[in-house]
Amino acid sequence: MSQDGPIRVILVDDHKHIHDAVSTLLNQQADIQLVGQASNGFEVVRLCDELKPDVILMDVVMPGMNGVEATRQIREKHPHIKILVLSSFQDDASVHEMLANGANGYVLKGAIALDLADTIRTTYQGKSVFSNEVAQMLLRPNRDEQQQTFGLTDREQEVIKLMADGLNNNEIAHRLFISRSTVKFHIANIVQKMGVETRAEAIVLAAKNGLI
Amino acid sequence: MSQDGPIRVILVDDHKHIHDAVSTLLNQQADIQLVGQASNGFEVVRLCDELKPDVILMDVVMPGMNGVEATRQIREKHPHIKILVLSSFQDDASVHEMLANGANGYVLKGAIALDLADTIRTTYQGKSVFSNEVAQMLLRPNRDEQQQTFGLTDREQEVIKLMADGLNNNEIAHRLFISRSTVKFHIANIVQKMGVETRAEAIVLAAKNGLI
DNA sequence: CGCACACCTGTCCTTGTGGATAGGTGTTGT
DNA sequence: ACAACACCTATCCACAAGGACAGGTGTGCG
Repeated sequence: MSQDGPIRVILVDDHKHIHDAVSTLLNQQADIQLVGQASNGFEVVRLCDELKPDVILMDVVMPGMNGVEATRQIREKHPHIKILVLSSFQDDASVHEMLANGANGYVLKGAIALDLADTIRTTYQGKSVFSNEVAQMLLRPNRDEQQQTFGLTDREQEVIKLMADGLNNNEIAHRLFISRSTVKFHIANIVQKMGVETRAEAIVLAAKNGLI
Repeated sequence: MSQDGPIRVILVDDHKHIHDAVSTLLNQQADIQLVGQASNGFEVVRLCDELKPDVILMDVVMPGMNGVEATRQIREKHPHIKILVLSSFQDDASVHEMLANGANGYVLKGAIALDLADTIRTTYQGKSVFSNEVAQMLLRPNRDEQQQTFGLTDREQEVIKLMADGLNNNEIAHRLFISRSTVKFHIANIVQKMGVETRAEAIVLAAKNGLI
């Protein structure tokens, strides 16, 4: 892992200005060498066999084979190559998909100007680097979904929690000091507001959305 | 975010040899300055007010105030200070706890020798850095819990999934080409195996454990 | 005041569920 | 061959839930 020669890097991106910017940045670094460039997944997979890079800077969205599939194939054939994702924007789906397929880091292009070289070195050393926005996303999986209340009123939320505890209508009624009729009324509203057909579905939806 | 002066760093650790090692490493770096050292949480909280560091290298396990509480307090009073956790070992609980309290990165001490300077620079630039072991842990949250099947047989798992879709016993029976009686039999077994009282509770438990 | 809305209650009737009980068939491993 | 286990089926009955009405009360707002 210690550097004998320079860190060999391949850049994969289908935008010329990214190539120019990265070249300029990395050419100033003695310990990092940009050994190849590709503009889609097919090219980089082929280049890996040929150039044996240490680190790949990979875009996600590209014509032909995209970054996800390219990452998967490279990870399979060359497990030692570090793959650092350069994404144009915060794309929830691609973050998880790229990392699940073996990417070692995920930084937003907006941040690369600052110091891409350090990021490459850190990744090369076996650490994972994420732009803070990306790290936040990883640390709070589905924080948005947890806020889903489906427009349920306070009382309705109390009722669905008791439903989830397995109480039947009578038990809920006693617990809340209301009549069985009222409980049924609330449940009917809950089911309707949640857009489901039965109380069972409402419970599952609520559970999946952290409402319970 | 661009460096006018050097990156000002405080080290917090209760082991002298870590202090020595970090000092040695960082003294070689022109752009990083070790401006203070502390050996517990109380000291670093006080030092932060006084020294206004850019980055804190924080141990987790310390006498007196531990790293978690120190991180929380510093994050609250000085939101701009980056906190990089240096952990002696992979401690599942502390990873999540430290990050939840605002740590910006989490690296294992075994890896710092390689290049702590790059890690500090990368963190300073607003990215999150994690040792790969730690990143793996973040990417697979509660893999164990998802394996919870409560000893349900294949058929029982099919049944509970249909229950969760809101199907009643008759519909489940039709869907699985079995009788209503059999469905009731399976549900009774499911409820019993899951250690709950009602089908509603079984559904919630299943939903919470990713069984559905 | 009048409206909206959360909240509460009742009745009637059909259908579904819970629980107990008592079996049968087919596969797998000792 | 026998046991263990998954899987399937049936019957009986009390009770719960669902759906459709048709209301009443209290609070906040324009």
